[in-house]
Amino acid sequence: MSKVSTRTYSRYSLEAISLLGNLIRAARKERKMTAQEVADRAGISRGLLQRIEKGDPKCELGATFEVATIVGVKLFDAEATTLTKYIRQTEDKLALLPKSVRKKAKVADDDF
Amino acid sequence: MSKVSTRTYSRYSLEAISLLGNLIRAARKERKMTAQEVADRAGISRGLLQRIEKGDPKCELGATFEVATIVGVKLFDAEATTLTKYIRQTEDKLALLPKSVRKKAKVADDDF
DNA sequence: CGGTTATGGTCTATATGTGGATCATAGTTG
DNA sequence: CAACTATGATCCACATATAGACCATAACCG
Repeated sequence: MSKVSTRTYSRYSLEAISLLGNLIRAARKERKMTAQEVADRAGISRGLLQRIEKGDPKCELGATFEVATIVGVKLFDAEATTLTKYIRQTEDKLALLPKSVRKKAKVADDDF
Repeated sequence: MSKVSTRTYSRYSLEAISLLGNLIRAARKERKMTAQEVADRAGISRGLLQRIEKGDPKCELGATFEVATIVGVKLFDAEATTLTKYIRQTEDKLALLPKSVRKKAKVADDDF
């Protein structure tokens, strides 16, 4: 019955998303772009842009990053080229780690 | 009919998302957590976590940030409290900007 | 090597995010 | 003050992301 969709988010996540939304809105206005204009460029609806700027967690990741890019909010404080470099590094790092994580035993070892 | 859903993403956005996914996977393995474990904590399915780590743009923003938080990937290199401060600052900044963006005329003034 | 587990992929029903239209209001400019 | 426009919010139909089960294989460990 309904499932009520109780997906929870940590405080940090919600604040990070909220901050991202605020940054986007601020950047958009600094660049004097209307919501409609940004939405068009991003290929999304104005309504969705509103939710993104508002900090709604239930938005598409791609749409959000796309909007951020359009208004000039750099996610990792890095240029695209730098990003590529980071990706390489991370991939290398991954190569060093074991391919799959192995659990010792079910000792219910939650770290508190 | 169909609409074919041709939503496009910029190269930068895709790379940023991809990087985020890689960072998450690297962090998860460094912490020796299984995919199932992280998924459970985040309240999502293992399949979704796989897509997130893979860099699929069509994921929920909240789910992605939540996972990132769980494995310790900080988006803004800041604690929650600091984030709150940033949010305040951004809001103040927004207060200074005009409430709505006004377009002079349709002169097609794209900044090149 | 043999047993065990993590991971990656596929498939389907269902929950839900999204687009688009609409209305109301605030904000801006002349 | 009087247009005009950007924004905010709501509603609905539809496209689609997600959960969950399943299978196959890789990876780990004794």
